[in-house]
Amino acid sequence: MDDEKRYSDIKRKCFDRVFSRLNDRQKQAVYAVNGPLLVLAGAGSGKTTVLVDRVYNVLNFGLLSESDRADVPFAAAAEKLEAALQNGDAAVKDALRSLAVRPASPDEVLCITFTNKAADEFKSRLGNMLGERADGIWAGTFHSICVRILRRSIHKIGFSNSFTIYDADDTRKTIKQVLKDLHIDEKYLPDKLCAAAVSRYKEQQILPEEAKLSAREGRDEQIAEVYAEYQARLKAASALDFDDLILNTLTLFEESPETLEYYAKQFRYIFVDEFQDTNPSQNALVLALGKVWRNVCVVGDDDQSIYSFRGAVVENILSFDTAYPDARTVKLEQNYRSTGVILDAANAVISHNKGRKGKTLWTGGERGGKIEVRCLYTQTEEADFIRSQIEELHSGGEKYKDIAVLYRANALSRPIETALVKARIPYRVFGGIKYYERKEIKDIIAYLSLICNRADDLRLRRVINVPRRAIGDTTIEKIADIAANENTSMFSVIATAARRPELARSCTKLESFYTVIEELADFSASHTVAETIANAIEATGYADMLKEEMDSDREQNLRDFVSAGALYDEGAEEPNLEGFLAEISLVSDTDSYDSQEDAVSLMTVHSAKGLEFGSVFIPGFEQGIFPSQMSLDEGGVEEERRLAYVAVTRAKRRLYISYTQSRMLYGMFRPSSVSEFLDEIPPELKNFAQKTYYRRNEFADTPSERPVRHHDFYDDSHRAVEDFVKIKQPEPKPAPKAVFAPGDRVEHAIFGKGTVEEYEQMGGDALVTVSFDNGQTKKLMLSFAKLKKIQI
DNA sequence: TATCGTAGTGTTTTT
DNA sequence: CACTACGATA
Repeated sequence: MDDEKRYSDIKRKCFDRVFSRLNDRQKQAVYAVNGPLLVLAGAGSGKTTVLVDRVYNVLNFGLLSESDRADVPFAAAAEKLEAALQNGDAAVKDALRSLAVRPASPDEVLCITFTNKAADEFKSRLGNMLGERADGIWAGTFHSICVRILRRSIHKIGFSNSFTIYDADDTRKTIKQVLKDLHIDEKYLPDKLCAAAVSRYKEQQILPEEAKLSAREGRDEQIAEVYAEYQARLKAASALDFDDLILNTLTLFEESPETLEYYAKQFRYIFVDEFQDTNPSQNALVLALGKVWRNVCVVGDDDQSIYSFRGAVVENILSFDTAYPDARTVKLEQNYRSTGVILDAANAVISHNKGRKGKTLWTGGERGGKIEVRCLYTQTEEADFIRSQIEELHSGGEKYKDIAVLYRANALSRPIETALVKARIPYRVFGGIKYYERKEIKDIIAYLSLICNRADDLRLRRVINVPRRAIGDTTIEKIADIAANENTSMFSVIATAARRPELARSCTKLESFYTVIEELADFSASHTVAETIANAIEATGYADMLKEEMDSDREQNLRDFVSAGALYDEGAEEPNLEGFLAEISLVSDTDSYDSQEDAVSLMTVHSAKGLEFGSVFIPGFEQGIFPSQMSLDEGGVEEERRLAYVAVTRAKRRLYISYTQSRMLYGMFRPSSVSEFLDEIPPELKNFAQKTYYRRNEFADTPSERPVRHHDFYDDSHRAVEDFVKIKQPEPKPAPKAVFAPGDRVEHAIFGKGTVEEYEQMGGDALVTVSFDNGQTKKLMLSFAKLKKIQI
């Protein structure tokens, strides 16, 4: 008995040594490896560190955290550890490892994060501690994990394993079609509302039949009908929308218990981050996967639940101990991010919410300066205020990349962009139009999806006549009718067009489309993803079409798309076209957030979740904006308050809140009033100045000085880029990561070695033309292509 | 069948 | 204001 006690004490010491960077609460969470655990982690409480360390613990020390599991006699084990303690950290780790009963192997660990970026970051932090072993763990979003499972097994419930993923736009279009075919007036039942309702059902794991049964009022019945028909069409096309990825995984588990068994056995340890933003279906998935081992650790903060509009429910957190009565709870309340003033403000605001689990952040750090509050006349002045403060911060030594402007809605970014462009401050906007949502990219994606899945009528419709093949609406509808009658896909109708008298007139055109697709498919079977994309752009005639239209921006976009494919080929374990398509359909805005790039970040508060910045600006702190009008009308102010809480707690040192007296909305000026949330911050924390002491920018708005958005592979229209460059001329942009001159020898990860032919500045980026030794000449965006200079 | 023009419509937030 | 969708015309 004494030996056991001695061993357990010394083991504790060893653990404390290994995890010395943690505070007591954090240690609790890291050590409690077995059984269900709920971590209530406040903003900035170091929960990612806890998560990483916990996984590290599981992979190295295994069940050792249970004192009665050691294989070795207690006395011997204790001695071993004691000796190790004398010999430094590495020795302690080795000793603990040698005593581990059965540490988890990487593929037994499942980590579900909110974004793919978070998953990557998580893996790389783990990689620093574990090396390559970290690559083996399952880390990703709910959606990407489900895709991984479904790609392997969805055939068991009647879908093709090469299913297509529909994005919000595809979904909307399909719903529209359904409404039309069911003769439901869009005025009576708007497609948007319908799509939202369907999504709501799926988030709650309600299938069409059940929706029909529960429908009370007439409109609900029709929605249920649309839902059923929509699902039928998805199935016919072997397509899944975002919600289906979760829902069909659940269905798969229900209909094929052995599949669930397989995964539930595999995942000995499950971690879910941002648990407050999960919906009931996702919760069900976690519980299902955790049923064998019950080592489920969820991390969340009820105060940061900001996605209920997407079906997320805080109840998942609150009912975690109902699902697991033996669950332990650890609260992390010590904040390592923000100053005392900022935390006090955040606590003050959130305390106005009812029904919280109750949690108060505190810090041992410094108090910090007061929150700067400003009231401006117009949004232009507000933008100017932000601009002037950023300049001041920057000359005071703050890096641009440590500054963020966080707004309630994307529309608020415009005036700020304009001001920053004028002042030549580098910035980056997240959100708005995504790269993969651009027309030309979506068109090529449509061709690629058809290669994998011919049954996808929606994508077929998109490109059957792009570029022009003289196949018009009448022909397309004729094909659709035949397909509907014969219960088959439009593509198979086209394949047999020659035998159909009603299609005789367009037969040759259809045949040529058919051949295009089949040849693309043949090509893809024996080539890389990048080559397949390049081939698709050429062989479909898309490249010629753009050349004819002299649309060089789109041409460049497509070239970058090829590069994206090349990057995927290089990075993926088993690169294939389906994998590539799945990956790009699940990317989020902040996935492209690059903390290296020295630029001010502009994004919505939602996108800023999980990020932190030295200085934060929150413009538009007005009734009707933040909180939003919608929330005021429908009693959703508490969620807005949580959103405000999230916004405030992004700031480490400095916080600026501003509002205007008159704001442009719908192209009209409307008087505005200050947000009710501002009053909830105690006056002694605020430094309020009504008058504007900075100098107004002398130049008024001129149409040519439109803001330019920087996207990963893309600069807006050609014209805008020129304007941007012109404005920037006198004082060149943030230093590019590398500068090349014609004649330089460079190396590219995929294309190999080559010589720089041309180097052209484009905004904050540059276009480099390289003639590679393998004979190819490529135009590459500097920020995207990882070019290395080689010495001669 | 394709293109151009206009009228109507709509703004939270997003995997 | 900005975007989309649809209809009229060539």
